[in-house]
Amino acid sequence: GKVVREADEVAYRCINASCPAQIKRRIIHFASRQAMDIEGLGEKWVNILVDKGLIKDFSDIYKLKKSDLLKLERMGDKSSDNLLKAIEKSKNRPFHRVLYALGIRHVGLGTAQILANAFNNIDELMKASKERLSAISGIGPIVAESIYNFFHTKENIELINKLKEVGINFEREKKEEKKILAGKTFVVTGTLKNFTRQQVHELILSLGGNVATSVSKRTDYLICGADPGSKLDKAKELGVKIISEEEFLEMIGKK
DNA sequence: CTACGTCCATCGGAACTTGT
DNA sequence: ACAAGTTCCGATGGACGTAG
Repeated sequence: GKVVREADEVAYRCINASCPAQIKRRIIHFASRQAMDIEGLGEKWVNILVDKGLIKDFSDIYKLKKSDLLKLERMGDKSSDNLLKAIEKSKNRPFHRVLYALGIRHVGLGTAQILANAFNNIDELMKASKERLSAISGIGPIVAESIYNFFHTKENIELINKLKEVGINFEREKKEEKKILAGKTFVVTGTLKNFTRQQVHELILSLGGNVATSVSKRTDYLICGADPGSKLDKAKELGVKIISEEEFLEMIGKK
């Protein structure tokens, strides 16, 4: 069916949580690159798998069998193997990506990162009060309420339990690397040679830096790859320091 | 008010299935 | 083995709403 835009939600959002269109949307988001990054599980396959009744919630993804997949049109030996491998790999994604994947309203990748830094595991997060949540820098009352409501809804609690059973990672990784980029804000544009965007973002975050998606006067560095877009122009205009991928690697001592 | 991030929309190019 | 037809990947830019 037609996808309803966010801006129209007040008038048109379907209130039935088990409406198939909503299930599909949630699963597509869950599997998407920035979230659990299950390669091969995009919009088309989600539609098919949900229509065939093979998937009803996130946890069903991890129960798919090769024999089920092979029955589907356009799903051959290679594709089904790739898909199952990709599903397996997604089980130990970093905590913040799992949080983002859950599809909590107002929790995008950035907010998920903040939450993952503030709590050691999902149980702590689930127990947090609205006040505790909104006290965290970067989280205001509206987002706090949304997070609180999500973790106090019966269906969501059951879903998280099922995800724990199939072996999804719900713990913060303990590694405390040297925060050599602390306080610095980066924006990445263009195509990089050695990394995907996602990898660079995670690298910066793990070194204590911040990642933004749009250039402003608070941006410290623009890492510029091949074929940059308008962000490069804006960085020049604002006098933001522009560095290449090589210069960035040198900066963090990886080269 | 200003800065910035967002369960987006959309596009070319890469990868895979299927019929010849 | 090859070409045609589909779907997915990786990225860009824009409109809107939230945080501070």
